[in-house]
Amino acid sequence: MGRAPCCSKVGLHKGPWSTKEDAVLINYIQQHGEGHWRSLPKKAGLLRCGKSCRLRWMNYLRPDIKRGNITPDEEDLIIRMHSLLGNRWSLIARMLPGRTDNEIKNYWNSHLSKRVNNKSTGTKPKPSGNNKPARGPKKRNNSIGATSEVAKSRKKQKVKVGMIKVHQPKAVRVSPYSITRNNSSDGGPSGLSSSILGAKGGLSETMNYGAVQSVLDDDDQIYHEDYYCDIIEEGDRSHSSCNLEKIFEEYQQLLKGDDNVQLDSFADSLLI
DNA sequence: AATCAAATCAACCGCCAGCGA
DNA sequence: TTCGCTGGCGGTTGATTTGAT
Repeated sequence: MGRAPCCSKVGLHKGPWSTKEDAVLINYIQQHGEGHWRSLPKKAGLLRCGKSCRLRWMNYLRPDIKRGNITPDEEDLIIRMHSLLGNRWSLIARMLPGRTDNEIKNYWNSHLSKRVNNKSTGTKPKPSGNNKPARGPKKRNNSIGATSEVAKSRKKQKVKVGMIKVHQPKAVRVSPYSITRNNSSDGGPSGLSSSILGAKGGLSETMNYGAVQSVLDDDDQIYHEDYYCDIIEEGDRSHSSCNLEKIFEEYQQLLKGDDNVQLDSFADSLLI
């Protein structure tokens, strides 16, 4: 028996979201909270797959999404976290409030993977990303299916280059939130919505993400307490009581140093 | 000005773990 | 214990923009 599709795709819109659809989705979530993605499109009157709605909300419409260029600090954190965790974008994204896993993944693939690869091979990195003036926000044509023939023909000629695949062990799912799915009374099963919807959060304030709390230390270093629980539980259940402070201290020290060997061994200790 | 390659990033796809029945 | 549903995740695609020629 094949896997059931996430939703019936017949008659559903695909492709870029229109502003109208965005407005409908935002309006619905503001009223009812996140969650129940499968039934959401029907209830909200959207001709979209639930998954698509979730993705649009998570990656674009959430009020706490931080727009704009990745800062050098964020970039550094991404690189370090990637060296620790590999392609576990959702974990890395949790270290960067306002950034989405998709955004970080894209940024890694388009900027950092090449740069890191060039570093490791000794190739001189091409100027990119923050070395160049940022392209302004791209205006996407929101008309569904607006594919020019020119673009199509270009696509055929396009040869993928420079997409370095990073092979990491398949990410093991972690449970960032100790929640149950029927915990929807305050805004959805993820337990995120009320706090996220209310979050005006910049880095300077404490942001509550349900069970995950992001706080800043004196160095403006962001960390999530629950994140460490995840890693520890995943890597070594004997630590599941979350000796957080000790682990975090150790981690902070490692972050402040540039000793990749140390980082690697630290990563091993977490992941094995 | 036209064309092409490269870069960017929103969106899709399929897999999988967790949960409840 | 099993099974189906659901949400979440990482990989990938493809439309669009930008910069070089």
